[in-house]
Amino acid sequence: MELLRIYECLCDRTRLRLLNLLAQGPLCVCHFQEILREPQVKISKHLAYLRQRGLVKVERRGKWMVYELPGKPSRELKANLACLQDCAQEEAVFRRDVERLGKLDRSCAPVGATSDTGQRCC
Amino acid sequence: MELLRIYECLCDRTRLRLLNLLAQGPLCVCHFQEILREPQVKISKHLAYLRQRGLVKVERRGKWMVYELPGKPSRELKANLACLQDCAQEEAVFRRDVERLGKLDRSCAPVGATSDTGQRCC
DNA sequence: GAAACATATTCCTTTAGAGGAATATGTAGT
DNA sequence: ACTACATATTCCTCTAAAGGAATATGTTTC
Repeated sequence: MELLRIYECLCDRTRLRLLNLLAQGPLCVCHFQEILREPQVKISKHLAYLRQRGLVKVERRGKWMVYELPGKPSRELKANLACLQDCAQEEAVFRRDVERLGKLDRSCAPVGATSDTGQRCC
Repeated sequence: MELLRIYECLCDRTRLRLLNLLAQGPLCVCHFQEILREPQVKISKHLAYLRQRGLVKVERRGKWMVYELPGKPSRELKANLACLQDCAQEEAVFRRDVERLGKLDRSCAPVGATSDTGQRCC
């Protein structure tokens, strides 16, 4: 993978937040929405951008699309993701996102349903 | 320094080449031109871009402007520059630039003058 | 001080991409 | 089949920034 392509993916705040979260493990779009508190179209488009450039993979699980980092990233990608994770610690936005991720119950229940009726999606 | 600002600087090929060269030491614009073989305005503008965002410093030396990396870069910048230097090794453009840098006699002589009449600028 | 040189800046055109509203697609449940 | 849900895609508008020609600025040399 070309180095420039990687940096192009990293030069937007929303994408940095998405990647920072994905470093913790696979996640579906509805959870990204919940954590970032950004409109669905915005999240969906940035994920598409990352997908087209090979920074993330998707897998459908029922109604949900679960995104994750590639299994065997190139040397460049691995290095940069590690660097990002290291640096992101220093900024509040990223720390808060990870905190919210921790509090999430990780089920994709319909709104209003009790949490044990929801199916796990990721 | 904000992480996003760093990545914004890294998402252009010309700027990556400039930074990769600066990792080897200070350099003046005329040498960048010689190595990158890109028009003066292009190089000058990208250096201005980097300067405005604090990724490089400038110092005038006679007619020449000598650019260099900041003396004490932030943690984020240091990490990313190290990462860049590591990754750049894998791509031909960057290796070639460094090669050309090595062959340079590092004097800023007027065209046509013998090399020992030229003054050192960086 | 005029000319040559090194570099920066201004002005322009063009393009990538960000953001959002509306709509389309695919899936599950009834 | 109809509905609700999760996500993607298609429009659109707007802005940052890339690239280059021409010009301006600052420096040295004669």
